[in-house]
Amino acid sequence: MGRGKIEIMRIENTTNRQVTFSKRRAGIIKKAKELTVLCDAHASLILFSSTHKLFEYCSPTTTMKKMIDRYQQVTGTNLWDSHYESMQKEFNKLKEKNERLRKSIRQRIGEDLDELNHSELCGLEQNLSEALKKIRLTLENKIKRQIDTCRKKIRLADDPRNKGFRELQEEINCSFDGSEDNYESMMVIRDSDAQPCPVRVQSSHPNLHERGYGCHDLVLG
Amino acid sequence: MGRGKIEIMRIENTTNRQVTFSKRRAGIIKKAKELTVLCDAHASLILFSSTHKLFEYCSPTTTMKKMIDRYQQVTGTNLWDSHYESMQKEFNKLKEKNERLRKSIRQRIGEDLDELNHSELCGLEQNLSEALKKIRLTLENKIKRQIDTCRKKIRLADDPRNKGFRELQEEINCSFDGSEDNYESMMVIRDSDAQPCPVRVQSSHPNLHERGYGCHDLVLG
DNA sequence: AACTATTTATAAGA
DNA sequence: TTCTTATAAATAGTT
Repeated sequence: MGRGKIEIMRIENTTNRQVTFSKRRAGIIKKAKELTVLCDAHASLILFSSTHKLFEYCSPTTTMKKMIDRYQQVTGTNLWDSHYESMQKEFNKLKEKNERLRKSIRQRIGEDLDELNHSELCGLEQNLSEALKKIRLTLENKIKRQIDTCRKKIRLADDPRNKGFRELQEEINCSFDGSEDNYESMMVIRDSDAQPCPVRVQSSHPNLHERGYGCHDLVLG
Repeated sequence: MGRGKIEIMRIENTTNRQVTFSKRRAGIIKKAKELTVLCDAHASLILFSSTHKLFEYCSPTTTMKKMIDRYQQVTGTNLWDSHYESMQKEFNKLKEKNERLRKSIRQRIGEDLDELNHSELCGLEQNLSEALKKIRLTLENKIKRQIDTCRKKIRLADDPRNKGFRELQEEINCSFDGSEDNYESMMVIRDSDAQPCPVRVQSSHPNLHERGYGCHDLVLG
């Protein structure tokens, strides 16, 4: 049906093939709809184009899942088992990975250290030292930036030409994230950098584990 | 197409309906075949007649199972049974937990720190400090024990009443886990404890990340 | 099942 | 892509 008869064989011209796919896809889906309505049947159609694009049709009176379930019942095949098995495998792999990650974190908070041999312990020690350096550097930079911002605001507020002094003051107090009691602890960090033994931050955070750095849920769930 | 035009609506006459189903079923399956061949596509078609009879077509280049698996992959829908569904949920939960653990580890090796606010950074800093203390303590204890064992063995070996001197010597050399080059680095750790700034272990471990303390596989797999 | 008048789908061209 | 249209194909009604 068309200007000329064609042989049913792969259309070599890509564009042509895609155009034909488009047209015939519309045609077959229309046919499926008509069959459904005319004959009170249920139909489901899955199509993948040569470009791996998915197209589907399913009778409005049912769903793809129902059709497939019913298909399984009638044919007696179980399409899920193998899929289920492979998923079980993936699941167990993920569980193992998860356990390794938890173990790593436990060791990084100083637990389960007896399981490590000497060189592993040394590695961990060095690794944490370096991390700590980075963290302290980040912390210091953050504080420096905030102090700079503070100074600017104070300078601005002190200028008699500026109004709204009180509002500015409040803004300054709020510009640190967290509550006010952080302010003092922040100032304990020294300005100097690149020294392995910085001043310890005062422990004003008794509930650190609730902020995500305690041994929260290190038990496999 | 036929002797007369028909409206697309349920055919009330049962015989007629079944005949039409037969004819159109053949037609649509033929169309599916042609689409498959002409356009290099994959098609699967499931039909249930109003009398609950199953008819199916699937491209010869694939199978119904493959088509359905692929369909699921692409749509991401859960066509599976409830057991499978709950497993999927668990799987996703585990994936999320996994990601959180990786994030935590990344932060514990000093990466992605910009995502933390001040108090979180402080918490992390303190947490790592404490972990480091524990690790150094463990390391020192380990070394002390090994040195004690060493001394005992040497004392024993020095005793002229004991034979097999050479064998004992060898045993002593092997009593440290890891290879010999660890021996020197172990000795660098100072004896004193409870001071936050211990002597740094000499970096004799350029391949630490291969021992599990680098940012190994922190990308979700 | 076959037949066939007609409708419908669509190949090629614009 | 979308439309047009000549022609092939599908099929409704009939036998």
